Amino acid sequence: MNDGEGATAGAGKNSGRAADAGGAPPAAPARRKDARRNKEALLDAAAAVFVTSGVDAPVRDIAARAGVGLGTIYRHFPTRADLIIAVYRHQVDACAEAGPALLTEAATPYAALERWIGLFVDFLVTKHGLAAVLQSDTAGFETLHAYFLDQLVPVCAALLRAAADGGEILPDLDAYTLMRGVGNLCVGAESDPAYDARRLVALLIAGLRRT
Amino acid sequence: MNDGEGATAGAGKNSGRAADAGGAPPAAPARRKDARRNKEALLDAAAAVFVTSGVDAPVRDIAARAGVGLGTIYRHFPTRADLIIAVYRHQVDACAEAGPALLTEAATPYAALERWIGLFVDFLVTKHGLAAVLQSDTAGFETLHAYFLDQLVPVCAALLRAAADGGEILPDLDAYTLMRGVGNLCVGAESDPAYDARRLVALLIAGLRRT
DNA sequence: TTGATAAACGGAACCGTGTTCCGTATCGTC
DNA sequence: GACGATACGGAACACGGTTCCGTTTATCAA
Repeated sequence: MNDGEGATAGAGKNSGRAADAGGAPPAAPARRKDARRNKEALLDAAAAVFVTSGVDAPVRDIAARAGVGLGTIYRHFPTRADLIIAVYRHQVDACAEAGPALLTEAATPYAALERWIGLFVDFLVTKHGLAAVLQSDTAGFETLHAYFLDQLVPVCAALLRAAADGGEILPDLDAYTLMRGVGNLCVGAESDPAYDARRLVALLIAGLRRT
Repeated sequence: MNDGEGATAGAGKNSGRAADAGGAPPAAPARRKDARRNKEALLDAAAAVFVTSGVDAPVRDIAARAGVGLGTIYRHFPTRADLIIAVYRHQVDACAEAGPALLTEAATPYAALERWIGLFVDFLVTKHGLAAVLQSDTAGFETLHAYFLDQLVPVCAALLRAAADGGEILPDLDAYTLMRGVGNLCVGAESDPAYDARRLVALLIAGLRRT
């Protein structure tokens, strides 16, 4: 995943920095080996701890599992949201990429929407507490919120538009509201067997259908 | 601990609400005047603070606003959930009572269900953070969760059953799941103007409709 | 190889919150 | 007025997030 920090993953490790050809303005940081190793260890530890204790496990637990100090975790991931994003980034990206694919595969845009929402729900309900923390307006989680939204809302919007253009659904629901709603419906789904979030999401999508 | 007045702890199962008005229980604790005054002050203060800072405002803020110490607030309301319940009890009860009334007033059971859900949503979205805390599985909030559920799920179940018996809706959604879902959809509704929880709830209910 | 230097590290310390505990103040009664 | 029960206030503790800084270590130039 992103070892190159931030936007530009470029310039890798090997040293050809003499000429800086191609000019990446934010000069590659050339990070130390131990820093990279620790970041990797933290990602692994966080993923493991998230599974067992949920995404809001104590920071100290993650640091301990990774065998690093607290300073180190905060240096690599200034907020917990950054850590969560880093852990789940590829899954979110995969979900985003599945949207256009489904649109060409599925029988109709509505079917594509249904299946795509299904993917999103599957992702959320298997991550202890992720849905809850996604909606939390606690300071520091705007980043997480924003990342999910940036990645997924455009995809959802495209699916909605396609289905609306085909006359399959009501045209006036914005993707943002839908994504938040689906996310909200998933809160607590993993910890309460009596609560059937998938069913509700299905009903919600069914409610979209043009009658 | 709890006298006949604003009974707090426990999800008191005896639902007969009109009964406790006249029939004083034999063993009236005979609480001190200052205790009653402080409890009242705390309820007022809590209601005020909840409006401005949300239902998860710091306990100290509420105590300060009421002009009492921390010990006092914990003596009267062992958990925050007890305090929240005490503050909103009347509104929750009113909502519960509205169910049967709507069933007789409204044109059809489905219309009654729609309007009753509307009442519930109105209640939730006007209480900063209440929906969120309702779903929170943080220790100590089971009481709150349980109180809402005990009061509202039976009412909701009756409405669902009536609508299903009339053939208006699909018959196989349990009231618990629906209540949780609606509650979930309301999370964050009051703090994000771009998120239209009412719309989603309406879609959800629409999705219930037998096609 | 070695020394200098910046990068990175670890964890103690700090802060805000919930919760408990206990010495003190107050109420209600005799 | 005295006395016991009741209630009070807030210091102290627990816990988790976050910051800060003295120490360690990787890297590079000499």
